[in-house]
Amino acid sequence: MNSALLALADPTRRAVFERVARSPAPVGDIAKGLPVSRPAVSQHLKVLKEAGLVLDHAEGARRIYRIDPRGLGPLRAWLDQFWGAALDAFAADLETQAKDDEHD
Amino acid sequence: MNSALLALADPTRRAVFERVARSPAPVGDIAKGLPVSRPAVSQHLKVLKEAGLVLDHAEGARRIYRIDPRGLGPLRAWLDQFWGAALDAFAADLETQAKDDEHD
DNA sequence: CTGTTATGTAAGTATTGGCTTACGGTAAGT
DNA sequence: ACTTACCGTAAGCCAATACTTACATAACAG
Repeated sequence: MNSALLALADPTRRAVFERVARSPAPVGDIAKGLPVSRPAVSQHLKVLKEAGLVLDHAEGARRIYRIDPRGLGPLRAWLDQFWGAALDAFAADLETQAKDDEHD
Repeated sequence: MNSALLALADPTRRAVFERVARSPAPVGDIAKGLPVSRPAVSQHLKVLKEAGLVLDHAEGARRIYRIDPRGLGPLRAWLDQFWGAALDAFAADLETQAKDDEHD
């Protein structure tokens, strides 16, 4: 989860992930639509893979990368953990708002 | 959204956020439970604030930080954008699995 | 009014990290 | 076989950044 969050933080790497999420693709095709070199994309894919966000399989000389369905699960769960806290905070805001209104 | 993701990437800063999300607290109290200096926490809080993840208000000489309810919204929305893609990938896995089973 | 508490900011440092070029290795085409 | 295409990795470089100590400011207590 730490690694997933760290992986998605970089804009370029996030662009790589978004591209792969749209549809599986080889490294070269991914690098085509980005303003960085192919090795850079390869390094980003390595990080994404180690974070459990993408999967790869050989297909001839090319390597096809696709999204890893299990990758986003923990991240989403972690986020939802604070969703409740955020709602509580929002409720507290409404409380304060009501109190202030009383003073008018 | 970029800034939010970037802010939550750092482990220490994420710990600060989690602490604040649990319950509002002044800077000193937050720094108490962390292995870094108080100024470091202050800097982390600044980043979190600019990312729209926390709010602060003066309370005497102390500054109380709390979670910003609106902060996690865009992040969650962005994540859900790929939830569908992940499910599609999972369905594709099942397809492949079924095909393989036919060959047995 | 002075000392203490609580915090933000500046300056400086060291580490991390993303990028490029160069290279090596494997698979396909001729 | 030789060449071409596709890819991962190593080395090196430069920018970003997380951390520290030192300093300046505001509020409260005595």
